[in-house]
Amino acid sequence: MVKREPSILTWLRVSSLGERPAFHSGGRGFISSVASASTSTSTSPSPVHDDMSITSETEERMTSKVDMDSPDEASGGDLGESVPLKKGPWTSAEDVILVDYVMTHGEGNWNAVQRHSGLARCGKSCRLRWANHLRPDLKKGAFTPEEEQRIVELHAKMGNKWARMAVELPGRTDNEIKNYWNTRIKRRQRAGLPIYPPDISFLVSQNKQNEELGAFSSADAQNSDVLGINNFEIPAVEFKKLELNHLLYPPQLADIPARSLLNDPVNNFLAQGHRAPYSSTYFLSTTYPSKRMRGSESVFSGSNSDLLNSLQYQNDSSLLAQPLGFSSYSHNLTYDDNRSFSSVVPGGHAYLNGNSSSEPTWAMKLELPSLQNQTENWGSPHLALPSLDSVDILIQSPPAGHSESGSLSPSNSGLLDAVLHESQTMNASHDNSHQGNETSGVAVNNSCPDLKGWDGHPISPLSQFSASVFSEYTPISESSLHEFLSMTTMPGCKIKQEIVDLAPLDEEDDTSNQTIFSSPKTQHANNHLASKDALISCFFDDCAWDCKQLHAVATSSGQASGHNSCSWDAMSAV
DNA sequence: AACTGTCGCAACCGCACTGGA
DNA sequence: TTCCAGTGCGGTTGCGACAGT
Repeated sequence: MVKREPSILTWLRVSSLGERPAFHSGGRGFISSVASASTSTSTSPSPVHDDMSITSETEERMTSKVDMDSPDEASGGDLGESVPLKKGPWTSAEDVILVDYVMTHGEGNWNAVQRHSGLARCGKSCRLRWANHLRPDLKKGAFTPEEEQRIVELHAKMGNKWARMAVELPGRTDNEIKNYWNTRIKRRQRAGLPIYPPDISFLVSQNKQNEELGAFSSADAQNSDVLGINNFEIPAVEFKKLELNHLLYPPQLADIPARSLLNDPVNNFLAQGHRAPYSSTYFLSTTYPSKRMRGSESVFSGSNSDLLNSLQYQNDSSLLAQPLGFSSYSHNLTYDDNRSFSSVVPGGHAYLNGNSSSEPTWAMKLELPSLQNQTENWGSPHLALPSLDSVDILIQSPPAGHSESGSLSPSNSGLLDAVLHESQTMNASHDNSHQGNETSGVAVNNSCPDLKGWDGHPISPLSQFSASVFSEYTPISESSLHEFLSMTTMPGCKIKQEIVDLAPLDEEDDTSNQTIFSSPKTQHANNHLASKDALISCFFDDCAWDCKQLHAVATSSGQASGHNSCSWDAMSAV
């Protein structure tokens, strides 16, 4: 037995008996005491402290139940010992040994614990036990509301990066956060609630898209890294991969990398009140999501995180404004390599079936963006729009065709292709006269009497407008909304709206009366606005509802059109 | 009171990364 | 350059607690 530090052992002994025994799965008595050791020196025994016999007895029982693995079987086990390594719940005695070891030798070299202390635990287990339960700086107990909010924020930004999230939450462990999150989303899903608050839903959605486009190219990632946060220089290499004529048209379904919002220089730039850069800088923001992002690798730089943190939950939807380059590319990208574009189609098969569990898995399992989850209350407008059924197809089958030809057939896959096709159609129209007979989406009446707001409130005029605007110019899709967002300006940032279309813009007149959509219909749309700022403000106030409305519109249109017959439920399931 | 299903947490597992030999 | 031990991370599992019937 290693030398013991009497004070620690005394404290451990007392603490471990104060509540539930440490060996109890889920018990926190010992752990809580350990965690509070740094702040409390009280060693006064609790009324149940004389219950040591029970503890020991139970520990024996537990010990007898746990597996005893051979060192060879134990991951990270100390192969030099013949003592079978124990698995299962830790006992107080083991905790004491481990704490004592760490106090003596410090953290690290966990595989040496067994050698030095005789503890029949593998190094990994020791490390885990220490990190998750025995560390003195741990904060135990239920998460505070502030912490819960922080977790939501962090998850919106990071995805399942529990360790990184834990760094942001002092005293909390990654395992704790992970468990909390899994529990939380299960609860919310059961309750039919969105995983994220409405004001963060778009952020999540954007983040998802960014992550997905992040798989674009490792070269992009390298470029992005080189660029740094606020660097707007555009390496020529970025463009040699692109077909010029594909840069001018709206993004397609969910093909906008959220990283462009959350991790890109453009957004930082915007956040700093600068004018939006070239649309093409959009590409520069994408970083390749490594299989594992560790340590300093962060989707968000500190400044970005701070920015987001300061904006989230403040209903400051201006954050959601995309860089103007948002609309700057389409699926018709070409690559120097033969990488299938399907890999970057958000919601695509490749992504959805990917095993990159380390990445934010927005589309899978329990991490549905609320945007896709908030379907149950959506209205049922009687609007005819292109069906979203095709989305299902896209999700469930590798859109290999996209990667090959880049040509789009309006008949092959439904909405996304319809959007793409529309884009191409618009392209042709622009080439001809810049006039707007390009819209393939069915025009939508502004009034949607059946629709209710997020909380059942009647829709605002601008909500109707915003939805109708989408409907007028593109089939409704998530990307449409993003596109719309991209075409708004961040209040106070004096961002010139860079219109997808070729309508001339006065560079100086960038803060008012801007054309939101460049087609002639835009003028009609703008007639609904007293001012652009009003639009933005009201739009973002209602953005959450708009998602629902768009969803409803799309759903309705799918039924009306009879073209393609997948459902948004399928989308939600993604 | 007994049984059953669900929940939540601790621990484990497998994989990937890192750094030194 | 390769190998390997150590370490870290995220997903999964096991199991006790608890609520409902």
